[in-house]
Amino acid sequence: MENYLFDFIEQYMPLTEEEKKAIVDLDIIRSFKKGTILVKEGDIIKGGYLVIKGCLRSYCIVDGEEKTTGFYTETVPIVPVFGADDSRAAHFVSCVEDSIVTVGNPDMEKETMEKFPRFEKLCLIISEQLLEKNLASFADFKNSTPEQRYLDLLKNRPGLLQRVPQHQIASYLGIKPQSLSRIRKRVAQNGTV
Amino acid sequence: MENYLFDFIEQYMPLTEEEKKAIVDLDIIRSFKKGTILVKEGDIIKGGYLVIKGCLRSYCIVDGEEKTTGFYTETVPIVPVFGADDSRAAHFVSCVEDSIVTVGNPDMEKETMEKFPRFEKLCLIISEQLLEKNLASFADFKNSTPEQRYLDLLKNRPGLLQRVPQHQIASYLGIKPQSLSRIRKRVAQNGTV
DNA sequence: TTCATTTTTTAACTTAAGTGAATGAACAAA
DNA sequence: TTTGTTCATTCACTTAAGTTAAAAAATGAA
Repeated sequence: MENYLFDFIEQYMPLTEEEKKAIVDLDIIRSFKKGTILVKEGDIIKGGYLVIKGCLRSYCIVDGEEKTTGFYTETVPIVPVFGADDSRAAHFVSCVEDSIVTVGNPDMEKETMEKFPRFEKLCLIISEQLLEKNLASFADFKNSTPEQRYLDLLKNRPGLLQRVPQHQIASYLGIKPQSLSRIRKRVAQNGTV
Repeated sequence: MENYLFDFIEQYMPLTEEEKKAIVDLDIIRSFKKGTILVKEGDIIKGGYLVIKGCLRSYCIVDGEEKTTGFYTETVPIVPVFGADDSRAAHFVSCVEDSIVTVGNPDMEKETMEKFPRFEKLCLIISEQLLEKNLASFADFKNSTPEQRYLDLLKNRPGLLQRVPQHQIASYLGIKPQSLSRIRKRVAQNGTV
């Protein structure tokens, strides 16, 4: 099971056997049932999550409505926010499906960082990469219509629509469920897809 | 002049005199004329910028049109993307006004990191904080109308509208200049502001 | 299976952004 | 000063999303 985690990390830097062993010893892999809420808004952040199997969703609640801010799956493996030492979560995170994830923990992370200083560099690279990706997504979002956003999602994350309720996709795209339904109809008719 | 930089860094961690001296020795403060293009899309990233005085703007060009992705001023002091070792810029960066900025440099940064390992931690904290902020902005953007975005910008970055051409603000808000003009008229009439 | 709940679709209507075109204002260069 | 350019505003028209409401379909639990 830890192999998923090794593969992920080794995209950025090779791991020594000693490091791998240390990671296994951390015992950070957990299973959660569909619907489990991993993080509540305002919680002290416990570290990052990495999805090994399943799907997590981050969202916030505005005027009683859930606004989905992200979906995290095997192919989009990394997660919400690492967070400074005592920062608080801005979003909820819940399981869209039964999921297996690695779960961070601040003490453990600190300890590991001290033992393997290379991991700090690793976190920096990952964080910068996430930032860069997010800036790019934001720019794309600004400069496209809801329909284009839907088509992009279909292209870039095929399968997500099969796994996630449509109204959650809609709020992720920044539109109402009715509009998404309309868009799907339009797209189907025009054979744009 | 370096004091701006010290103040910025010391928001995150206190600096020793030795570190301060090392920073001064780096000699990384530069002035640029309004209109100067600091980064072109596709350039190898040279490191971060920090605005001491003036205003930078990041943008990309889609179908011949400039799409503004960010404004960086004294109050929003930090910048585009640090970038992995050989990553390339996704955006242009230019000076909206005559500006004084600190300019990174990869060799220098690497050297400084080695001499002062604490700086790696600093970069990690900054990067995570930027990521967090950006995730929050993105979520807000998704869940608000163009008019609300305009009002938010007016509230959160007063003065920006006086410093930057309106059509650049418009593309930053993800709308056309005509729409921004309409929104301003609407807002002025309804006394929403 | 049945019933209740959630999710998705459809429709009529309202609202606001996009488009294309024209005008006026501000600004810089010759 | 004149000229050309860029920028902001306005208008008429088109397009699509929001809103409200209702119905249909899918899902899950008793």
